[in-house]
Amino acid sequence: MLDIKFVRDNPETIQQKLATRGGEIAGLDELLSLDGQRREVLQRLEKQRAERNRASDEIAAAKKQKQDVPPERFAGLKQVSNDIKTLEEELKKFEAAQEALLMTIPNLPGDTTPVGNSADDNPVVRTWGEKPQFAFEPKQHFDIGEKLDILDFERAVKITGARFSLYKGAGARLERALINFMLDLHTTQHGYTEVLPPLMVNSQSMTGTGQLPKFKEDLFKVENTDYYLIPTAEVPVTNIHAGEILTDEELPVKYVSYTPCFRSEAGSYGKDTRGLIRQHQFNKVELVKFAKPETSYDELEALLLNAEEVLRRLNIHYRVSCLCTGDLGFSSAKTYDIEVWLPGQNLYREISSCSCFTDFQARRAGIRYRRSDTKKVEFVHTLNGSGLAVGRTFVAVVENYQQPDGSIIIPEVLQPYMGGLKKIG
RNA sequence: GGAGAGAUGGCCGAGUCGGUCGAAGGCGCUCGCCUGCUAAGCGAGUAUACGCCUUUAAAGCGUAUCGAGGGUUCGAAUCCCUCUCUCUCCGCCA
Repeated sequence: MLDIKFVRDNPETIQQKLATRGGEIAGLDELLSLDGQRREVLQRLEKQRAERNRASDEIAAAKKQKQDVPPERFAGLKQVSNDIKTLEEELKKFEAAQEALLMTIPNLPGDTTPVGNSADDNPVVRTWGEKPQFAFEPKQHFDIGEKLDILDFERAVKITGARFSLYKGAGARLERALINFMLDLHTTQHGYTEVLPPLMVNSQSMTGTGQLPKFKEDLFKVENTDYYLIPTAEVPVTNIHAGEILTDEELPVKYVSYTPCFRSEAGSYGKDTRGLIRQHQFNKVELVKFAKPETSYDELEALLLNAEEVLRRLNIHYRVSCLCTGDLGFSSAKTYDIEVWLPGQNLYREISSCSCFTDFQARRAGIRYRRSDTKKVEFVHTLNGSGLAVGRTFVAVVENYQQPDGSIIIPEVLQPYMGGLKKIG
């Protein structure tokens, strides 16, 4: 959510910045007009309230001295009270309308975010490693996995439906090994605190991080409750500090969290129908940071490197691109995508998305901190990134480490997590 | 699921028959004083948001907030209703 005061004072800056995101930037004029009307009503209301408070104090003082209050005094105040009630209702309408509109306006792109129209304009900022050479035609992960009987998609469909998967044997263990490897790396080497949050959250938390109200159709809702299945650990973990005032000594706060994630994938019918790439349920290790505004973009660079380290240690080739303004997510000011090389698909696929949300989520969720120098309370900046999407990492390991005989070599760093196993198949 | 108790400031905790209650008291914290040092002691301060004023900020003025929403009343932390959450006991359960 943008700061209404900033919008009020800098309408042309907002207009310009939002325009770089492309598409419609509806409602800015309406927003300003609502804001004006709201403040006008508010002033009238507060004047009446002040009047009532003054009179109330007089009456109290008189009663204390056992003096009588003339009845006509009350009659006039009754009218003031009625006016207050009317004005309160009016104010509430304007506030609700303004809030609703403000909730649908995306974050402003950061100053260093490249300007562009679509994913085609995303610059690649670096590449790590090299594409592995195969003396044979590399297969896709689902073919390898089914042949080795470590993935069973048919039975997953029977149990639940499309876009679910069943890992078996060494496959299940490999997924678990990846989770543990990532958690251990980020907690022991990168200073993150591990958290294991609820997998269902209420609508307030969903609103805090920006999934609601605009992206309801992407979520699974639990029937007859106010609860939603989380689409990413970002939601519960960012909301850990919702409504709190932190101290600046404790910043940056860094959490790492493994959770399953649930996404309806509405609108992606027919895309990635085979394999683990696009699932309704998938595992992810998520990195979340709360930072001071002046360090947040540096913290983004650090977080990105923390995520990259997973692939470096697995020795898998990848590249990093920076999302341009036209491709940027709703809540984000700046986002890097890590794209891993999948030889079976002969493509780079997104395996992590690392974003700085500036104060956009913090304002919605009410996450603040007190500066020790000025004693002032300010909104923190929130950041997060996958570190990494586990299912897609599984795909990357399987496709990059596949052998001519259909077996898979287990990357060295994972072997301790696999009970010393060096190869599947 | 059944029965009961409760929700007040960073924390603990008081609020009498509704009336200067943003809220006593304590702890914590900050600043100052005092003291060889430390501790103790003494003094002062210590919420957030919004609006107005203002070039900005500060100051100032005003308004709101005692779980949430609604009601009664000139006036509600205090009375009434609804909801949410927490705790205790019983049942069930991993």
